[in-house]
Amino acid sequence: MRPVPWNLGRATRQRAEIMEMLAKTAEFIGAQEVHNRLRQSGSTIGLTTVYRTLHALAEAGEIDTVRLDNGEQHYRRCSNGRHHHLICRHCARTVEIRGPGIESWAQAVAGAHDFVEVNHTLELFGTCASCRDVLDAGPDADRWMST
Amino acid sequence: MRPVPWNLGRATRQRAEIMEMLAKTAEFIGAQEVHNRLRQSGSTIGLTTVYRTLHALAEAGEIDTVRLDNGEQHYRRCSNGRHHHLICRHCARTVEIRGPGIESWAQAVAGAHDFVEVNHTLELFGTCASCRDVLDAGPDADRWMST
DNA sequence: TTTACAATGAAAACCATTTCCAACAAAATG
DNA sequence: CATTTTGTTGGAAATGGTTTTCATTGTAAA
Repeated sequence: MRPVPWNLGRATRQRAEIMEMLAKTAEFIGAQEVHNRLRQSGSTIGLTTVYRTLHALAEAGEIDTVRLDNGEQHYRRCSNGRHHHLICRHCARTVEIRGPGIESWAQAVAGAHDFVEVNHTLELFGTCASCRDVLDAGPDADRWMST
Repeated sequence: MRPVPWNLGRATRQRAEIMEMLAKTAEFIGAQEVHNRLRQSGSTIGLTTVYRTLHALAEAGEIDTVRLDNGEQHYRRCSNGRHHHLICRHCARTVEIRGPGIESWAQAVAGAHDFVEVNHTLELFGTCASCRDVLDAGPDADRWMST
């Protein structure tokens, strides 16, 4: 079996499947949906394993995460380097963007208030062009996702 | 009864209690804790009402909200004007900070990708000075809150 | 191999939040 | 003031994403 490309323990079929799924998915995706898609592809992977693996990958910094308004955690493989996301709140279409120099600003602000181990979250949410078209088409057309 | 200072329907005892609680609480606080504190003060308010009211206040822009890593939604009365927060991930101590000109940048980035109705979230998380001291004191001392 | 122990997964537990709905009370009306 | 209207309340039950439990399985080292 091909070794898993991240040092997170043993190489298993399930982890390879999840990596492959992430590799071919451009948008943010939730654990439940990863599980569904793998099952439909014939996998017998368990939901628990999907949750565990995605959580571990995120913790290791291998994938990005965003928390949607409804509380769901979504994941996405990310390119290297600092970046943020512009996410369509309807279809979850995602554009990876480079932020302005937030890092140094965050460090400075935190330091000024005696905070250490600083993280920051910066995400943009909006309505993408195609979703706007659908929405304009008529009311009651927005049944995709909670806002 | 003193009228509720926000146009969100009828003025009730419960809403006044919640407003008062928020008025004297400087830190971010969750719905459950608002409920607990009010009950300990002798109130008979229901948990459902607390959830409903906080949600409505947030929707109306009367209070700020942050989503913690564990999924809990916390609330805090906010000053007017654009600002962000520096939040201790252990004790939830909060410093209100003014961000750099994120708004215009967000608008520009979103526009460039044909997104409309743009929101953004920008929050800093860290460990405050006093929590760092406690943590340094010894392991197993960090039982406050999930990270 | 054999062994040690990490990983898996079905089911159950968790837990913040929401929904249901009958009782209640604020505001409007007569 | 009495009455009606209708938004509000709150206990219980439901929801739903995520985590825990634990017996079983599979990986990789010895």
